[in-house]
Amino acid sequence: MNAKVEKKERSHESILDSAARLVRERGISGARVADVMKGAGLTVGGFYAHFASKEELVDEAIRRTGAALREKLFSRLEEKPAADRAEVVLKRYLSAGNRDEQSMGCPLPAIVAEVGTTSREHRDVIAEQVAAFRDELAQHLPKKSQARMTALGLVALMVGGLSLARALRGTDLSDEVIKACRALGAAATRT
Amino acid sequence: MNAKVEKKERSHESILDSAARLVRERGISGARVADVMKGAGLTVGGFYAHFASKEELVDEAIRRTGAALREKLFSRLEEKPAADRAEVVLKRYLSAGNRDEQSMGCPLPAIVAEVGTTSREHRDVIAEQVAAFRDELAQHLPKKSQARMTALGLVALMVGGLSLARALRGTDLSDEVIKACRALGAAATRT
DNA sequence: TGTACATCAGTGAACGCGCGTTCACTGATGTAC
DNA sequence: TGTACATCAGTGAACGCGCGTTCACTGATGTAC
Repeated sequence: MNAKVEKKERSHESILDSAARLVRERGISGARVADVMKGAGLTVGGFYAHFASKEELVDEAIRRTGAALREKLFSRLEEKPAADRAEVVLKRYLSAGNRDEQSMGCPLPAIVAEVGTTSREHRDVIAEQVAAFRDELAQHLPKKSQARMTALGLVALMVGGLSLARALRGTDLSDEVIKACRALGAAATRT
Repeated sequence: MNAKVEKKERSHESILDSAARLVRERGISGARVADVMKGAGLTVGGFYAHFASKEELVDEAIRRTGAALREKLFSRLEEKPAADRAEVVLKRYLSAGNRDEQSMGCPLPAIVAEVGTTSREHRDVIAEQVAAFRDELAQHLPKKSQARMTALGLVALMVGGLSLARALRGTDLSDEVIKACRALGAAATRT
């Protein structure tokens, strides 16, 4: 059974990768099962041999995406002075790249609205991801009693800034939003 | 023709009111034409006598909602000391009420994601609304060259905070997000 | 004033399309003996 | 080693449902004379 099992595992990974890409590009409802399978080089009918439902797929894809993104955002920080690290993360997140390469960037802007309105199922995965982001960021803020609170505010600022920058892509306001959020956030990392 | 015309105008208003409510509650794609008409006490078939398309309806509904919301957010500010006014707006926006009474609150969290991904048509209306919000808020910040930039950052913070608070409604994190964004924003209104 | 006709807001069913999910089937891989 | 059978990942068509939009029709309101 070995070759068969390995092949299935490879398919499973491809489906998750494809889903992670599409959820970020088009949101939850925009990531159609048929398109996800097509992106994985498969056809729609095989999907339910891998996941019990679209909901399960999306939860798993969000978890993976979040972890991978944090790894990138917080990488090589030891090269920077400790006092600058939070700001470095902020600038990495609030960047034209994260705005434009939507399929490689943060999934939160694409999904929080849906979770706030119609897809309540995914709430707890979002909570996990936000909390993990906050905690990792808090470690790079001045050690104070409210470091985690400041970090949570920064997460909201980043998600809000990126959401607006993406919605306004192509207008002057889009770049201005990124700049404004960087400035506002940078001040908060130092107090 | 008077009674007839008046009746039609009343229906038109009802449809817009209903749409404004539903778009905020369920987002653009969640605000079904049939439901909008039902909310206005009418049936779906009559819709196209009032609007050329769902897109036109949504644009118009967003415009109205934004204007009405700003009026509420910036009302009676003359009762407060000038230095506190921006913070008052921040607290009015980042509140449990605006989070929970979604159908009466700010539409941006419910729609920016869709506009960033699948409903690009509405981009310019969003830009209008964001710019208007920024400009009105900037008037209540310390007069400095970057007052408008700070105001834009605060708008992103508010939208991000409300988006997350709504997505996480029912978890402890939801209240914490509101608190954290208020604190982060308040600091920025004074510098 | 009354009567015949015109208008048009609103109805309700239908159309075409796209979605998540199901299912009978295929064919390559693995197992039993 | 070879042969007959079992398994199961993946296919492709179909199902049921919901959506935006269209359209023939209704009936209350308005106009002409």
